[in-house]
Amino acid sequence: MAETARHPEPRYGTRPTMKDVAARAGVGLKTVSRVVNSEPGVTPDTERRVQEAIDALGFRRNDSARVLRKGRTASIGLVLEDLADPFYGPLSRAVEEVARAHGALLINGSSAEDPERERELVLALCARRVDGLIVIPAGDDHRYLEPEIKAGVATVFVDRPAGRIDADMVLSDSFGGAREGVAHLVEHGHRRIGFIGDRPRIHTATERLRGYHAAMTDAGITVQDDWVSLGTTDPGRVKAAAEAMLSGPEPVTALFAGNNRVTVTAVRVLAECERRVALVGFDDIELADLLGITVVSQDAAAVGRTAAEHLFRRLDGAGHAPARVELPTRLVARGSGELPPA
Amino acid sequence: MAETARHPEPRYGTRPTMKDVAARAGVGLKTVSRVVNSEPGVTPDTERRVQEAIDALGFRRNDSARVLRKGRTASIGLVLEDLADPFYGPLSRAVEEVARAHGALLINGSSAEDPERERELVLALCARRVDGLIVIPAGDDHRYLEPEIKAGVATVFVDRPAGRIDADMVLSDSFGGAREGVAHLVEHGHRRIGFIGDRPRIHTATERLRGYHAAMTDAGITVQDDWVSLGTTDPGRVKAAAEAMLSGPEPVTALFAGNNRVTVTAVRVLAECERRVALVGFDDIELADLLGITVVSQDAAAVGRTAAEHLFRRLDGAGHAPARVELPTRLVARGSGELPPA
DNA sequence: TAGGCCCTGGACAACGTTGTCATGGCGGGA
DNA sequence: TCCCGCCATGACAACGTTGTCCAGGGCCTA
Repeated sequence: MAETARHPEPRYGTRPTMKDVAARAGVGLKTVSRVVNSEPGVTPDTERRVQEAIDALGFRRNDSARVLRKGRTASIGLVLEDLADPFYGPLSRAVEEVARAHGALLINGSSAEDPERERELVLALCARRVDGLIVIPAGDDHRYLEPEIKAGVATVFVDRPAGRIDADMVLSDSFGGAREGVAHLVEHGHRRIGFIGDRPRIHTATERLRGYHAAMTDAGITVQDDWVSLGTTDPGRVKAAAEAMLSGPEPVTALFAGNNRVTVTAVRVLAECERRVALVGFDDIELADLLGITVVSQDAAAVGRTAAEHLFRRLDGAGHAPARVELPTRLVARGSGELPPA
Repeated sequence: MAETARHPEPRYGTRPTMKDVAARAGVGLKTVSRVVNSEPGVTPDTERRVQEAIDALGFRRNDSARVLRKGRTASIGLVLEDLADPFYGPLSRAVEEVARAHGALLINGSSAEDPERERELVLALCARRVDGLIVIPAGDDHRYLEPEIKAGVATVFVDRPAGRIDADMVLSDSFGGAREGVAHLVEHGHRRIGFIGDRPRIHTATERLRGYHAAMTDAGITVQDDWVSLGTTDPGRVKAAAEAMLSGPEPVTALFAGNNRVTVTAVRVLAECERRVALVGFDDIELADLLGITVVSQDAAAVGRTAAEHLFRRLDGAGHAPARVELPTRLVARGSGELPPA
């Protein structure tokens, strides 16, 4: 700090400003601003002189200052669970594409499923004054966002509903999808069907479990406690859960996997199992067609696109009441879900 | 402002500033700044009053103004090809993780392999005054970045070298990896080996092709023109190319796939082929272990991490000469690459 | 008790841009 | 020829924050 004061000459890292351009071009500051922003009221000759000065100095407008003056940043924030998860890549890309169409940049961050980290990220984005936020909630209490939303930050929650706050949401039909997937197994003759899902704190996890229960009830099957496993999706736990369900005197004959990570591990476990066990997974997976894995597919890109379009509609205009959109899922039969009970 | 005085609650779309907080807490503006930034020199009592005002008003510091004053944005930009590509997800996440450790946010954008779009994105990021840039080049001329780098924007190029400019780079050993992969096929008795890669404009594509040629030459094999196909990686073209190589009087007995997208399509084509054709792919793929696909694997997360660490080292300090880092690849044998010639 | 020091707090300028408004020159219509 | 009005241009304030510097009060010391 004192260092900086004593050495006022860190030329390296200093960028030319409009003032510098103006001086070099021999015009006023505002004229440079006009040229940079393609505003009318500049003669071609003046414009040329200014443009030359810009090129010569390598001037680039400082958007921070611009934002300060104009109030909008032309950027939106996306907070998701993990960018490395193959479900979120396409979702993020879809959001980016919509943002681009609206001239906005995308800042994104991974919450790692940690509510505190989600909060930190979201607030950091608000401090940057993003115009809008798309959040895949990790926590279940988003009241901390109330002042932000009131202040005009458009916010859309995705994949899971917001906690204790009224806001736009774009969800997939987790309940219906799981119900359909489990019913599919029932149709193929299964009655002892296992469910392996994510932690119950996660909304989609409980919705899918609810769908499982509904389908079982529809079929008149009483679910046994040891057919259901909820918890982290790390391979170790999922493997243990699957193996437990597949052993014992009355093993399950089919598995329903609650998300893509669970499905992957389940496939690995089943590959080493001599019995032929049926499997339906929630979320599609690359190469699942080649492996013949039947899935309940949700279109990640469509979810992202829908959310982003919602966001910009809200940014552009009317302050209609918060809406809740639910996108359908699609059962894709590829073999693993059509195996008969062993 | 007089308005604000009459309505203690902030109006929709207007955010409270430090001035508002100061007024409400009955202190000076700078005192609020001190509290917000945890600077010393504020009595506990004053701090409490300020904090109360902050909470009551829902104040959030405006980082745009802060940036304007301080010069650093604590954000870095990542320009890659396509966030939806499973190779870039983990890379991006790794970059984010390093950025987070340095208190920086990540802005990323997809160039869609379009040089002009890459340029637009990069310059937009520079206008936002990101502290640093990580770029996976789409174009082959990056002289447009010269003024930016001179002005102090730390820049690291990843996966492919920068064009006509001297800068830091983090690459994978495409040449060596491809050479090793093709040699692996040779070792298993193949002589007629096909190569399907990306457009020659892309550096990694030509490097991998070079590795292929080197391995063939090492083995004393003369490559026939129709064994090599370079072009877009869309499934249609790759499928056609693979089918062409697999038909005719002297079909290839093995394929080397130039990247993950090509590998995926190749696997699909080979699955419908009655002959058993060997396959080695560049880049690992989820579930490749279950499908028994032999690959030359590059660690996307390691690439991202290395690049980001490089970036922050440069940001933090010494202006050493631009470095070029090359990360090794690893051959993972899983079956498809060990098939004998049919 | 006086002098000096430290500690808290605030006034003010500056960061780089844009919006507002004033100015001066020039052309056209009367 | 004169005046009006339009157009190009620039001076200036403001956006919200932080750095600098100064003021005033309390306390310690001589």
